[in-house]
Amino acid sequence: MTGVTIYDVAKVAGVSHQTVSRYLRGSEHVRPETGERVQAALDALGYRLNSAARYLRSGRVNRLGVLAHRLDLSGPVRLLNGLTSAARERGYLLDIVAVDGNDAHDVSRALSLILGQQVAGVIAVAQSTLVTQAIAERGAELPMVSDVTVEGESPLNEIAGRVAAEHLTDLGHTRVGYLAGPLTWLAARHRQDGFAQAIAARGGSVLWQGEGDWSAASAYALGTSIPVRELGITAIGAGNDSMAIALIAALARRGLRVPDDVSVIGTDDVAEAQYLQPALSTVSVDQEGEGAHMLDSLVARIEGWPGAGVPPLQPPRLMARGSTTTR
Amino acid sequence: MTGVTIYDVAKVAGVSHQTVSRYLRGSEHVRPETGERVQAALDALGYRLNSAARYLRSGRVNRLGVLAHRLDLSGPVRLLNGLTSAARERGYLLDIVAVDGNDAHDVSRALSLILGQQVAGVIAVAQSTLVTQAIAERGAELPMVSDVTVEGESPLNEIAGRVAAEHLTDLGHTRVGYLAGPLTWLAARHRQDGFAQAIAARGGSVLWQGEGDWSAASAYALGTSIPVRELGITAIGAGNDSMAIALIAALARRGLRVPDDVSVIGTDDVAEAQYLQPALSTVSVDQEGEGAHMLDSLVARIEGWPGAGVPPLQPPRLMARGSTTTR
DNA sequence: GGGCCCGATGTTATCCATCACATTTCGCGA
DNA sequence: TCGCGAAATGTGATGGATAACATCGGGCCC
Repeated sequence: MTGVTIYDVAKVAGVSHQTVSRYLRGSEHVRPETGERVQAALDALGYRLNSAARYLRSGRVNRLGVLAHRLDLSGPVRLLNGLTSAARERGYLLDIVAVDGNDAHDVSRALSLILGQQVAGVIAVAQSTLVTQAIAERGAELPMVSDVTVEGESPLNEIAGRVAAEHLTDLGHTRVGYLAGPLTWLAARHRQDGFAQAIAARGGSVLWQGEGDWSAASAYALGTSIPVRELGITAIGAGNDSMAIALIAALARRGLRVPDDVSVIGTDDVAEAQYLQPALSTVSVDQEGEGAHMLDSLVARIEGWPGAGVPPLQPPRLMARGSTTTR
Repeated sequence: MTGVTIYDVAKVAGVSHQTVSRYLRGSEHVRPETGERVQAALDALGYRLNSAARYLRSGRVNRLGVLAHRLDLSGPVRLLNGLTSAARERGYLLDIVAVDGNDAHDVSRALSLILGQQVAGVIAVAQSTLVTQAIAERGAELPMVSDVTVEGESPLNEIAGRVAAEHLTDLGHTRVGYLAGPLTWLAARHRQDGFAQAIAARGGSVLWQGEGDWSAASAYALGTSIPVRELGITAIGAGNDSMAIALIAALARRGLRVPDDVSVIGTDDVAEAQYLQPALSTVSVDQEGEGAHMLDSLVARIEGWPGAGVPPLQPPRLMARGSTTTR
């Protein structure tokens, strides 16, 4: 509360407050030399816009609400990172609220908290179905986005699953396993579905499936009990890189070498993947880009422009490294 | 803009708008049965508080600005994660703005953006000195925090560096190297200083020092040229785990085995550290706790309570694993 | 030179919740 | 039953910006 208002500025500049307001909004109807005087007064007084007052009258805001779940995971974090950069470029601020995506009541409260804050739209970083549902239910109140589906194509994550699977079949693996993320997450389901479909389409079979919680710890626990030898499994896919890393550790603990005995492929392509031992084969998913895309499409909806101008998403790409090899 | 105001609610409940306002603020001076009628009207109309109007009149906000830099790194992200959880508990929202911490002008603009948004305080997640400086310069305008220093003690990160160093000397290493993060970051400098001081205090010497940018890629590049054999270095510390991981890979590439030829210890204790091969020895740093602590102390300052009630920070703890061994 | 028109600028009302103060209601003792 | 003080409730003004409308001043045309 510096307390400097447009009236103070107006007095110093020798104009009316309305002229100051017009200048601030970049209106055409201000003579250049008048603008200069206003700007000088603005600087001299250290004026700062009171966006609350602006909103109260005009209903315009440059704030977007974000429901964030599990910011301890690389996926949501990378998405968020993409969101913040894109938001900055478009002149928006993000209002972040942490939610427990497994608690419908908490999601609803968080949403209320955001909606009481005058935001122009809402984005869900936590793409668990609970959050998606909550958004869908109250989506009428404000523009909201919760997932990206490239027009007419499969979801990005489905493609990522497929790319991983095809890499394995290309290497000759037909008896495979898959360690998915929590299936309450859209991303986990899509990746799993894409993987399973591609394996089936190429005549292989997914002989084992597990459901982790994205964490390395969960993958390690599950990894110790995968019936690799019993079922003759030669390759395993994982829903994200953290799980792939711990999976490899769990297999190693059991005397199963990667990739000699079992190939393992992750998903995400975290920055460290190529420096691991063995270097982790994985599918890079452009989550920063996805975040930028979500933000752009939301802003497009808010500001009423077509929305086709958003940059194309980088498709999932195979990063073949040391943790996978021919059968 | 649902458009429901307290006047609408008041009409339905058969009271004055002021009574509704009092009820919303939890005032004592409302009879229970009146309160019920108001609540019923609130629900019936789907009223939502207009925080802009509230701010305009009362000057109160429950929003905090956050300057976020490098959200692609685990450190800042974990801090942010701690901030969001703590903020939620205290009833605050975080207004996040991405900044380029290497560009003073950009930091200043971001700060202006935040300050134009009616926030109760500002937190810098990007602890590069540029950001710290910008905050210090304009800190008079609003409560701001940019770093945590435990009263009367060394900074947490200095302790972390010391813990890593002492682990190495305990194992008999006296000729060591250190790969620091970018020294424009307080955290990087503290960790490096703590490490160097502890090594010196125990009669060892830091024969090589490098400065990475926190990224695995930078560490790999530097790792290929460390004169390990020439200088007789037997152990190397790294400013964070990402760099430690890539450092191990770079050494392996040169035929130097970890830990047999060289011990390597990281800092942070990322979730995957224990599942790597070799499992990464590191120093766990409670960055979530640090975030919670920063938020608490800021909120304490804002709300005017003593601030001593904040939970104690978990001190850095040695996680001795497979990447370090006796000389 | 007069009238018209348009761009630049000024004036007043308004957005919605809170503050400060005014008024009514209630409970209880005399 | 009345009066009093405290609690409950109501009334009007206010915060800082924008919207809508009014006015002023020139340039241009005839």
